[in-house]
Amino acid sequence: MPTLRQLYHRLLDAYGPQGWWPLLDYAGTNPTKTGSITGYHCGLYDFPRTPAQRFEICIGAILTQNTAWPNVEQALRSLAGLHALSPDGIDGLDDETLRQAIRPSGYFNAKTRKLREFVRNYRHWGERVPTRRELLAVWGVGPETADSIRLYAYGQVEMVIDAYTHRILGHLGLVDAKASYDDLKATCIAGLPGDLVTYQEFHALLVEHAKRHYRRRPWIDGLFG
DNA sequence: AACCAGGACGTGA
DNA sequence: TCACGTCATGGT
Repeated sequence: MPTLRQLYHRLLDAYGPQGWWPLLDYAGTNPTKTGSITGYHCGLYDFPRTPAQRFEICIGAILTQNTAWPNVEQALRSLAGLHALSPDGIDGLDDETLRQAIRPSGYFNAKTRKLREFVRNYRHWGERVPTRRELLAVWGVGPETADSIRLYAYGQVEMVIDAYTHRILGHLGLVDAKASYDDLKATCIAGLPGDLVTYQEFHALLVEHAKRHYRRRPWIDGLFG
């Protein structure tokens, strides 16, 4: 059974720096990893560089709830096309327009409300970094979304856990199968260096690894598929 | 053509 | 607490 540190370095060796969070446009920068979007800022950890990028990460974190990223990207591009990838821009859209814009990302009724609720609070926070508690108090923001926003939009050292983390660490025997979100978070914090780069890369690397090898039934597919 | 995706909320044990 | 149903589109 590998340690978390070993797992992290194996993933880093295998896939290289991931440069999360993915943004629609890196105009003026040099993305080194190409994907369905412009690219990832691999090896650069001073993102977001603008308030617009910060807001885009927040919106992406909400839209990607239980949703494949290409779908989210379509919704983000749709919003950008309406000049609505900003608090004022979203407020300027009526519900029906907003709903249609984010339609490709699924759950569009719930997500329309989630975006409205988030924007209101985002305004209220102003320049201040929201606490985890403040984020969790927003309707539609749960543990993973709150931690993603803090880690990637605000550059806070906040461990992010997701379904892939559950699956991979559970499969490796590093956590119990019925471990809670907070259980996993505590385990990961205890087993890894507590710096921003490690936190940002660890989660991104797990997602990359899971996309390649940990679909929902990897061993079933492997044995019987 | 089922099956799944970078969850969160509401409800009833 | 906790297990379970619900929400919805697009890719494979």
